[in-house]
Amino acid sequence: MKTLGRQKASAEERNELASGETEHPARARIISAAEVLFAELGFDGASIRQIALAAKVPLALVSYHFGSKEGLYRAIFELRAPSIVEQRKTGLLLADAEKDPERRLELVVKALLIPMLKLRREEKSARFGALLAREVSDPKSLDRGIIRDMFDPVARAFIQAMREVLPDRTNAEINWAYQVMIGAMVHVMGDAGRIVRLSDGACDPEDDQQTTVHIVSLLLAAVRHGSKM
Amino acid sequence: MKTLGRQKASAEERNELASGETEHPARARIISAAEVLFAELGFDGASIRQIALAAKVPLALVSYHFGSKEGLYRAIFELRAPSIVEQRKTGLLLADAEKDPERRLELVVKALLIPMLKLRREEKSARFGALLAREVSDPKSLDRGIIRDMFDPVARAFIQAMREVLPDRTNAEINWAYQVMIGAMVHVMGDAGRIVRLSDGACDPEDDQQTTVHIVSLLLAAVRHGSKM
DNA sequence: AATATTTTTGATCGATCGTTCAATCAATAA
DNA sequence: TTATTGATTGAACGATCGATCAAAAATATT
Repeated sequence: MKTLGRQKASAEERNELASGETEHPARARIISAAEVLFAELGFDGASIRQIALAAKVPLALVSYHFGSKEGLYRAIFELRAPSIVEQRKTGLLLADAEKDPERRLELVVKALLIPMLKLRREEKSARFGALLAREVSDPKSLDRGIIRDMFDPVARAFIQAMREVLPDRTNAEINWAYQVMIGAMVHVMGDAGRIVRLSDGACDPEDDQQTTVHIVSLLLAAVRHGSKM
Repeated sequence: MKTLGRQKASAEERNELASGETEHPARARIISAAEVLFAELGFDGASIRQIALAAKVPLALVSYHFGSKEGLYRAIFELRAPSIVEQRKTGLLLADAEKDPERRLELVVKALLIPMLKLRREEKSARFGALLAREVSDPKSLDRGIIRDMFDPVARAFIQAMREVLPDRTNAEINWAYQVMIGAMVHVMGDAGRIVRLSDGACDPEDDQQTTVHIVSLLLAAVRHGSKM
């Protein structure tokens, strides 16, 4: 990192705030606008000028607060990711308390999927799902390391949990099952209209209720009955 | 389309060639270089200058042959997609000939997945899978319409085939099952290292043999046992 | 051989990119 | 009040972008 902007210092000084909600309005507006534009146009496709325009702040203010374009990009994930990770960990704990192996597997799968699938429902971070989907499926994300740093730990926890619930599966089977779940989930989160188009409206990713029911059911069946015969 | 370049005319005149293999070397080198760079950096991330440099042709030659950056992008899909679509259609025909419903469903699933999963094995179009994965998960692809024009027809054929093999499923169930398959497949095709990293080497997407076995098994289980209880 | 056509080349266009800087405004501390 | 710090603003930097042009080279046609 060559330029840190004001992100680190201001983060230390704003720690009196509960969850960064009432933080500096300009900063928040920039992040909010960037979240939408990065999700729709990608990291390279969205320009700082577009973001500044959408946030109604002068161009230079973006570099001032976040140091660089990648600093802004990273700040979005640092704002949104902890909530997702925390919900997943909580879900894993709830699954641990369940003794029946069938129900326990179901709770593990739901703990992985639901915190993400319900993102579309939340007004303020509706596009973070699409942004995260982009980052997961972007080869350049390996350099940035955002996914690795923020999501790999909880991912390994899920894989370990699956190993415990399905002790007769090989390492490869467990991991492939996990990746199938991630792939299906990311596909749904990042979709921008092809699903509803191809299904003639039968599938609507905006309908979290229906989407969650179907996806969980399908992926639970995959994990339960796949790979082992 | 404002600029057509030379793509349309040359395509009409080169129709004496079997499959565009021995076509103009410069044109082919540009497409080949563009395929790699678009896959790694995305449409906006890769520049025409990078592509021309990698193809060892002058910058202006790219615009001459393909008219525009998007023209070049589209030319890649027009070169690679027909082969995939044809293989899928053939696989569907083979499935149609199978009378046992269990085996038939398996053939349908394999017809969808294998033509794509084996892409990594083919030297010349090894990165097309990653490029296609990018296009599928890019919201801007709706404007380009490449997926819609080239892949939607065969996609609908698959959905119809699944409807026939699973007559007791609702429209939504069939379509969600299809999207789960697409999502998992695209995730594997576009992965650039996270799968092997998270699994500590237990999963290797480069190993088509093992990858296909696991993915087909998992997704077949999802389609067979998912959604209906 | 002479002509016409297609392909290649180097140079350059205007536009936009991310970033930087000095000046100004706002808020707080002295 | 004055001094100090942080936040904001407008302007500009060099670099790179996609696209275009006229001239040269290569190829095809007559």
